[in-house]
Formats: sequence, C-alpha cells, structure tokens
Amino acid sequence: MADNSRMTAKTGYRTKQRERLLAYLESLPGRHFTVNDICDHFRAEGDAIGTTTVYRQVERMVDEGLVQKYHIDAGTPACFEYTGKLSDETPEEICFHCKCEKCGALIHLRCEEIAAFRDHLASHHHFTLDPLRTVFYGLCENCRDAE
Amino acid sequence: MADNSRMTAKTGYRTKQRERLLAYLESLPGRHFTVNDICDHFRAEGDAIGTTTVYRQVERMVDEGLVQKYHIDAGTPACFEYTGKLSDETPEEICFHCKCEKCGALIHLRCEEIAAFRDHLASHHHFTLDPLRTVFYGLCENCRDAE
DNA sequence: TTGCGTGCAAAGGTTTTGCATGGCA
DNA sequence: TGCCATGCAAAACCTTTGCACGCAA
Repeated sequence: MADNSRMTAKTGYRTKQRERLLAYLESLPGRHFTVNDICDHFRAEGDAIGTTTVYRQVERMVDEGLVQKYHIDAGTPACFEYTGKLSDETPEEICFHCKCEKCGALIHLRCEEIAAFRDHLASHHHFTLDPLRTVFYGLCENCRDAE
Repeated sequence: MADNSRMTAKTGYRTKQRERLLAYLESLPGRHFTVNDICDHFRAEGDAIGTTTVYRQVERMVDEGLVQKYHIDAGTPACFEYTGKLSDETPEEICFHCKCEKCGALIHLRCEEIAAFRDHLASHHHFTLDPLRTVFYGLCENCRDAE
C-alpha cells in the first residue's frame, strides 16, 4: 500500500467507452446503478456498451476510488455509485444505506449521529465499521404506518 | 398483514427434513452456514436433503424469525445463522452483530449507544431499524491492527 | 508497433421454478 | 382424503473468463 498521490503505476487508456461511462455516472452523483441499469441507458441511447466492458470499467473505477460498490442483498446485482475521489481522511462524506425489508426502498443517510455512532464503535468496542458494506435493514415510514 | 401473535395462518408441516435441519442448526447457535455447508453435512451423514428443500426450509425459518440471513459478498453464497425466536417487544435482550470482514469473527453487542442510534433513526429519519436482520460489517481489533 | 481495451460467446456458480411423486394431517 | 413438501431437472440470474479483433499511445 502507501502509494500516495502518484497514480503513475497504472493509469490505463482513455477509451471512448470509459469516457462515456464516466460522464454518465458523474452526471448523476449519489444515485445507484446496477450494471444492467448502465447497459440499458447506453442501449437506449442507441450506442451500446458491452456488458463485460461495463463490469471491467466499473471495477477499475472502484479500484481508483471514483466509484463505490455496495452489496445490498444476496442474489441481487451489485450497486455502484459515483462519489468522486474521496480522501481517506474524510469518511464523513460517505453515506450509509437503509433498506426497507418490505417495499425494498433504499434510503441514503448522511448525518452526524451515524458518524458519532461509528466513532463509538471504534473507541468503545474496537470495531471499525465499514459503511460501504453495512446496510441497515428495517422498515421505512410508509411500510411502518401500513402495519 | 397485521396478523398479530396468532401464527395460525401458516404453520407448515413438520416433516422429517425440517426437523433434522432445525435440530442441526439449533445445535450450533451463532455459527453461520451456507446452503452448501448444510447439504454437505447431511450428505456426509448418509441421508441427504435436497438442495431445493434446504433453500426453501431455510427461507421459511428466516420468515419465522428462527434464522438470520446475511451475505458477505456478491458472488458468494448467502449465510444463515440460528438465533432462535426473539420477541419484538424486548429490545433490551436483542443484541446487534458485528462481523469482521477479514477473519469472520462475529461479535455480539448490546449497549445504550446502539439503542440511542436506533431511536435517532426512528425519530429523525423515520426508519425503524431491525436489529435481527442488520449486521454491522467492518474490522475487528486484531485485523485492524494487522493492517 | 505494442499492448491494452472491447465485446461476443461461453463458462462458472448461486438461487429459483416446474412438475411428478411422496408424506403429513 | 386433500394439500403441502420434496427433489430432480432445468431455467434464470449475475458475474467472470477466453479469445480474436480494434483502437490508444
């Protein structure tokens, strides 16, 4: 590890597909996409990008820190979200996810209490919470009221 | 929905496969299994249970609240853990789970900050957190130090 | 020119579904 | 008896890999 700001190691080519993909994800920050969502978008545009390419490029962007990958549930496709390059020192910018067990709604959360809870876990229970992997399950407002 | 304490609606049959499955999971509480693990166990015993049946029974147990389901990574099989029937009305008895992504350690937590965080989610974000389904992923003390 | 990127096809693995049979109540 | 549960086979599904061709540097 410990390779700092230099990313000379492996920059990769700037292909047309990568540029289009990046521009699309960048245009909708904070929104979640599956690989299928992305492929559908470009197919609808009339200039499709191969599924394999999307998988490989998105994986590369995750490695580069431009895109976050979330595993919401087994059996469902992985979700990707453009966040831009985040510093390791500003984890507060990362948002957590709440998933409704009933209607399946996915809610983004970014508040101080969560960060505080994370700090509590670290300081009192020596557990480093991973916001990218952790999903809070429960009931959203509508589904709770409907019960 | 709104079927309260009566579970007369759908109790299901008590088949031999279900009893054996339940007895096995019950005998190793807190340990997690994949469907394949379970099938291998019974195949080794010489009296196999069909994969489809295991999937269906385990899913039913999750619905009944006897078993908890979570997944570590996309592309890997889902994990199941026997927890027994927990009451919805006794949150003090409910503990949260932290799972180390590296060594797989499962840590049980029960502290006031978590309850406070849960209240915050409910009052400020209108989200009712389900402690039985939610697993916090991250790094345990040892694995974090080893990084 | 060199070598990575692309995309089709096919494989890999997990989970679900169709359907005939068998067992519980 | 009626109906659910079982389990085999096959499908559906997400993701990865092999390989020939094309494009960036």
